[in-house]
Amino acid sequence: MPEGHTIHRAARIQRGLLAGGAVRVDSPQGRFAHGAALLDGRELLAIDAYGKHLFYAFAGDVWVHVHLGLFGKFRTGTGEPPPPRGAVRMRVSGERGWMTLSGPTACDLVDDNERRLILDRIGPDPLREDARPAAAIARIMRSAAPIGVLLMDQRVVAGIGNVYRAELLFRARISPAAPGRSLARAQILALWKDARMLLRDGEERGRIVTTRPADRPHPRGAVRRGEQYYVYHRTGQPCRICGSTIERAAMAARTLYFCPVCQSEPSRPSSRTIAGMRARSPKKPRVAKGHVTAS
DNA sequence: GTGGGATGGGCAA
DNA sequence: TGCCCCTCCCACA
Repeated sequence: MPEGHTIHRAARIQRGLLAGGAVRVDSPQGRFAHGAALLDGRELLAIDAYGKHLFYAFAGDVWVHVHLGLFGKFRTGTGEPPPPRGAVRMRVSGERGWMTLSGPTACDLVDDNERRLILDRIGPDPLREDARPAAAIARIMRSAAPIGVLLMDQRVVAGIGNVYRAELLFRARISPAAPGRSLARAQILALWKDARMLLRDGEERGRIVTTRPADRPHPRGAVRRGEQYYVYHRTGQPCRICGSTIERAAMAARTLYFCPVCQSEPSRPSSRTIAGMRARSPKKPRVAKGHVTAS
């Protein structure tokens, strides 16, 4: 499930298994054979995540840049690696454990310059302690593009994907079609803080959960399947807050999910955001208009 | 068994 | 905007 939380979690786990010693590197599938041959036996110094990008720093100023894309997947374990399952692009094993990578969009050797170019392309990452949201907030406040597009744009904010986009906007009761510049600074800052909190939670759990316990049918114990989201993948089901039917639409070439009532307006923050939203009479959803098309 | 969709993104047009 | 990449998994037969 490659959104930012997946990548940071992978970095943390693999750091524990592999960083700080010489490693064996190979490419059972063969498509990274050249890079693997160059790196095999070198020391793996560090593993760092930025948004959805991962960098493996090897001795000798060489990095491996990995981006999982939609299909990419890591497997990890302690001890000796098992026989590869499926097409394994890169396999790294060390004294303590191993990891395999399959189906990535990117798995490339890069030098320091190329690494910097990649990092310069992406916006601040809410999961990084050194992240500074000011530029992202300013950019959103200047933009006529819908906030549902801006949140997915990795140049604006790095690490948010289609699940977090939908869930963040629902939690903030903001219409995905609201232009960035229609939002108040405080609203955008609140989105950033909520993103950081949800991403951290996802990084720790290894799973995205955005519903508050009180909004789940079973508030206690483990979060059950089907209760972890407010709107994502819930087309046709009742909104957990107001009971309206969740809708889907296409935005930024991806499927967007939203509640047409709770998220009916761009809306400045007000008491209705916190309290009276259930009392409001259902309005016509003001989405669409060129950017969102009902489906 | 099989086909479609999926948490992304780069690229051509 | 739409296509491609390229892998896994689930719903459906």
